[in-house]
Amino acid sequence: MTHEPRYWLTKSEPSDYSIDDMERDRVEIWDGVRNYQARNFLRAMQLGDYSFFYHSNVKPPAIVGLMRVVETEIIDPTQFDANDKHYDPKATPEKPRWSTVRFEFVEKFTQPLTLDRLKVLFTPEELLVVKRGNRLSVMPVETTIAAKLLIEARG
DNA sequence: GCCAACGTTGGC
DNA sequence: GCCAACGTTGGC
Repeated sequence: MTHEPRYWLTKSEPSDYSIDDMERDRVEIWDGVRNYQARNFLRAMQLGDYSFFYHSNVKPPAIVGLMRVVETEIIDPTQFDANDKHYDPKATPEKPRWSTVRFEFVEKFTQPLTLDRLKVLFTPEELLVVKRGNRLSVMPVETTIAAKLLIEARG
């Protein structure tokens, strides 16, 4: 019945949604993902799993905090909203395409792990986010790698 | 601002 | 089903 929590990494542009927004909101649905591979990872998430919060498209890009999954298999409501940036006209309530999870804030790291630092610590095989040209916004992180990240980030 | 990487779309 | 064109992501 219990399972070892798995670890993930989710990207967000801080101008859209930052770790400080997450800390303020405490709990938030991770909506707007419109990539099938990323969606499939969101569907694989289980209660109690953790996700590293990564700031993308900013200087410097970095892992800045940690979240925990508190609700799984949520139908992303933005797919039905014609006024939303992530509206998907091919999705219907009968046949939704996009699902996601709800996260709760766990911590903001005292020492953000910049992409430069991550490249020193890990190979692209160990940590996908350091791979050049990687555009995936949700990805798995191996447990052993996650443990190292947490030690680094907590200083 | 540039552009590499790569996912998606649409003509055929 | 192929693949060129196009759009987006995101580091640099």
